[in-house]
Amino acid sequence: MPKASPQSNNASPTDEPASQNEAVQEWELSVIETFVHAAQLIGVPKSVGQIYGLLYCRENPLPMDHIMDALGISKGSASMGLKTLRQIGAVKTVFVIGDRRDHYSPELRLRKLVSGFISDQVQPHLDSGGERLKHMESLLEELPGDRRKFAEQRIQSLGSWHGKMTTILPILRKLL
Amino acid sequence: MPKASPQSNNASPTDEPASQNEAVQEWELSVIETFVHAAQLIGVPKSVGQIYGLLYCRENPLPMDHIMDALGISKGSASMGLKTLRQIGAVKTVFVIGDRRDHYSPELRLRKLVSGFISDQVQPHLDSGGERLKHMESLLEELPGDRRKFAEQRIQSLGSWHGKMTTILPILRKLL
DNA sequence: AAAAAAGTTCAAGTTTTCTTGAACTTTAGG
DNA sequence: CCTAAAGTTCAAGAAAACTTGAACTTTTTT
Repeated sequence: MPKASPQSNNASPTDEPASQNEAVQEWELSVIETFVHAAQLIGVPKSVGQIYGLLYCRENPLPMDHIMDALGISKGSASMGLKTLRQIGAVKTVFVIGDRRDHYSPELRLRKLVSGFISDQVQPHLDSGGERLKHMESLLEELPGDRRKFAEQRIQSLGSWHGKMTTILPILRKLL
Repeated sequence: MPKASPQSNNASPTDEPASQNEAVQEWELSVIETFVHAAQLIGVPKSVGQIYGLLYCRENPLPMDHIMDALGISKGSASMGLKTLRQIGAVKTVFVIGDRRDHYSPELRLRKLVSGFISDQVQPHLDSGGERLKHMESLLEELPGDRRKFAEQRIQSLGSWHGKMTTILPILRKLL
């Protein structure tokens, strides 16, 4: 049992509170838990949800070592989690004078979060789907006439789904 | 190597085509692959995507054993995959006269698919999130005054996200 | 009723994904 | 420059998720 996990401990104020004394409060635990659930829903690692959740609860930007200590996660996890969060635009780096460490603050605008997630995780799938559609159409040429009509219908229907998703995403980005 | 998987074989027409001779054609492979990707995006098992993809390509409802043979998956996987698909309303059971087996046909309307997925996989998360929000509000009472104001702000913001998602989902269900 | 077909369930095995820790790179100060 | 702090990377280990296969339940046929 190397370190108490914020998910499982009871947040008593004197629980070996990590190097910088960044004990996690009970309401924060609850927020973090919420983001861990959300992370699982959208298919990103738990640690990413934890990190974002922690930052969301803090008024000031935190450096990576505070995050590691508060959540009891490794340097590697923290680094990769922050990388993911930066990639989707869910955190930004803040420079603090007189401190070499990068500090991180969360993006608080839902629209930005959704937008970043869509560009990074959804759009690529839609694009590769478009490629596959073209490929399918080329394969249709070689089909016997009777089965071909049916296959054409289905692939056309797939195409219309693709189109709908393509129009919906930009709307979603603005709607939130 | 028990059976050739539709994902990895080259679909040559005489590849040990399964008991009922339900060889999977090349365009079908491509469609199935598309649904497997989609499945991964929305966080359901690969086999679920495979099964739906196969049904999507066939004009007539298929019984479970055809599905197993065509995809080279086990009875257990097929049964559980179909269960999931029924649950989200992505397939329906069709009774064929003179055949004891259940046959399955795919739901083809995007709106129904999205709607079923949302009710089954997203709504529960939103609901439990609502619960956690209430819990957080109760925890706030016990906070020292200075930190409390900030915590209240954040939790209120979380609440507004929750509200936005709650209003967006029904819109999405209709928009597609 | 017995037997067989269809379908479900679940423990065990497999595969995939996430986390860790140590080595490595980079940057800042002395 | 040299040293140390900060951060990244990645191979190996741990954990989670999926699949399998066999036992079990239900339903139908003889």
